[in-house]
Amino acid sequence: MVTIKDIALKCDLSIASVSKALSGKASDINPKTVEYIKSVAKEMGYIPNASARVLKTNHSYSIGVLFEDQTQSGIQHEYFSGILSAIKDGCEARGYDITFISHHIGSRNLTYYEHTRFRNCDGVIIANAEFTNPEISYLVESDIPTVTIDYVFENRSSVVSDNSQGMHDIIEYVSQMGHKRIAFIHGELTSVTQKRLRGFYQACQKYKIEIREDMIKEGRYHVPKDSAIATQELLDMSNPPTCIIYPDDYSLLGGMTVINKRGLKIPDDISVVGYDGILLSRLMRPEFTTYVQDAKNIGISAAKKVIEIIENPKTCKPEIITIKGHLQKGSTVKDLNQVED
Amino acid sequence: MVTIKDIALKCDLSIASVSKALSGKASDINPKTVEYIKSVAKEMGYIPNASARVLKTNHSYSIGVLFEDQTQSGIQHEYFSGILSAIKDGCEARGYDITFISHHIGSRNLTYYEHTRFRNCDGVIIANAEFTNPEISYLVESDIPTVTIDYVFENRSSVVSDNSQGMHDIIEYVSQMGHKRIAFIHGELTSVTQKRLRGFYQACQKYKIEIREDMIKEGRYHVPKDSAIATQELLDMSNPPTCIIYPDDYSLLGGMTVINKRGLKIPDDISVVGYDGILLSRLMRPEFTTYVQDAKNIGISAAKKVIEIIENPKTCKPEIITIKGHLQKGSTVKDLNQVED
DNA sequence: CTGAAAGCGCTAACAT
DNA sequence: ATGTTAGCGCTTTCAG
Repeated sequence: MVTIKDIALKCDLSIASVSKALSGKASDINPKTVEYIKSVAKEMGYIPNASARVLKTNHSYSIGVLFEDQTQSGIQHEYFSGILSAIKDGCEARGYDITFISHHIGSRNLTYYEHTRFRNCDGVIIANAEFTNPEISYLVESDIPTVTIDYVFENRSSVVSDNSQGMHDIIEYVSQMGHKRIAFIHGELTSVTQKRLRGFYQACQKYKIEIREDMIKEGRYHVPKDSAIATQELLDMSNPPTCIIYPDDYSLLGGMTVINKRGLKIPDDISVVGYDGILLSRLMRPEFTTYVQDAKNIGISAAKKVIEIIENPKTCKPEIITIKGHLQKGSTVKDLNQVED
Repeated sequence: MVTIKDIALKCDLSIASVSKALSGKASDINPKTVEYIKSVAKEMGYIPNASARVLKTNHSYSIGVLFEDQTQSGIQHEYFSGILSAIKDGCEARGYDITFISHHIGSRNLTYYEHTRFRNCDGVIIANAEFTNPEISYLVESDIPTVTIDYVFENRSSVVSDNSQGMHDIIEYVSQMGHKRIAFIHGELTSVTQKRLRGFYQACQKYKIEIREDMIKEGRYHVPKDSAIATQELLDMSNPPTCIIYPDDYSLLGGMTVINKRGLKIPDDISVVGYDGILLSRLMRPEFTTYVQDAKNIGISAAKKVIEIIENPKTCKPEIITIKGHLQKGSTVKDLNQVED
């Protein structure tokens, strides 16, 4: 391995000069010397050693990413893989690498905080985790810059998708289409779900839609089977809903199977709405009516924010960044207003 | 930050003893002393510093992962996110962290090799990259342990999905179902595609299926539009195929749209086959006939292999590990044998 | 069984 | 404009 020392030797200069020339802090050095050093370094195939640099500077240019594959919503979920991909791009563009943070390293058990420290990460993006785990709050409340995604901690920065607004827009649209009996299958009771429920209730109130508790059901996110069952129950009601809102596009697919099996047509016999706006939702016919979350923007924003905190720890204040999505109207909601004939 | 030195001070022992006690190499030290040191370390909240350790030992317990989001086949693709997720699990289980390797870090341009060296990665898994890029071959041919996925380099280890076998199994099945006019829309000409084409041709020969070059078309992987167009062309033929094989399940979806728009029914009017076996393929009705790639096993195997090379550089020989998938019969291929009525 | 000391590769005062 | 020097935190001979 070629080191700074080897270059100094070859150039007949001190390691200090070489270090300065190579690490940008060359204001001190004769520009010609700098050029010379750089050329020799290149010729010798010099590659700096991040570990040595970190040890000295306490700055690793490395961001930890917490992404625990829990239940069905891991990296495999398009929403999350979109976020991850954007985090990667956002960090790399600013000169930071990313490392996954887990709570064990082999057989040894490290907490998230310990792992982050161990690897000297400058900051952490908590993308997908069990936020109620005390380990997470410990990490977030530590002195390590953190940004959480889709979950807010007191006095800390986070990037969140506009879940409440999303539900609002869905209800608004469905209501405009003339629907009155709207069912809502929501995911397990996470904070995201709570926001969606709030959006749902508020919008129903606003648009004068009667809330029927027997039309509000729970099914785990990304478990199409759950939504299929809920759909059956809804269809079995004496006065079934005219529109069903699903926790996500995959779940909608689960409901769809049941609907089709009963010989019902979407949207003629029943309207359906998804959430997420994954690729699939645009490929299906009829195209899904769904709320498209802007995963890319969420990831980019999280990367940007955490680096902002790292680089301006004093001036950077905690902030909740809400990323807007948009309604994809698609064709799975029937317009009941026209059924006057 | 608590260091080994602080602990030594508190214990009134040397840093050497503390280091030994804490890093397992404690065979030297009095067991009671070891216990004592450990308890003090814990009490003080000691966290080792990976950078310092790496600097000294040249062993980072960190695996670089090359995952460039090219075209439509990035992390977002379920096949790749499945692999990534498994790599993560496989590495973490063995005590290694993973870091993404890119070719730039901020504005500075680093080659993959330089980046890997810079971060002191013990090895690299090349999961998704432009394999013809000389930077990749340089990395692979360097002294850094590497494992490539779905691409083979001379005298190096790799993990590959059984693409040739996959096509074989598809053709075998389709042929058994009585199909003679089989169209194949393949992806862009990568090495994976070449293997599939080989499997296709060989199986056709074996099962006495006439190969009609006008029924072999190209469409980019994961670009449903491409497959939609190819499907149109195929359906427009005077004597169209009875079965169309698509490059992947998403592309199949693209073809499906066209088929449905023409009022044709799957599988009654035309049979279709996908590839990958993503979640979606099991949720659709009719369920897709497709070849399921074992992404999980591929990722796990890659992790295992690269760590094997790292830990036994002498004894570990290059190896091509082929991971078997399996045919998901589904219901999108019609049995023509029964159409005797 | 324990400790002293050297040094991994680099940066950053502080000289010169 | 260049060099000297002191470490960052840790592991690892080698001595005691």
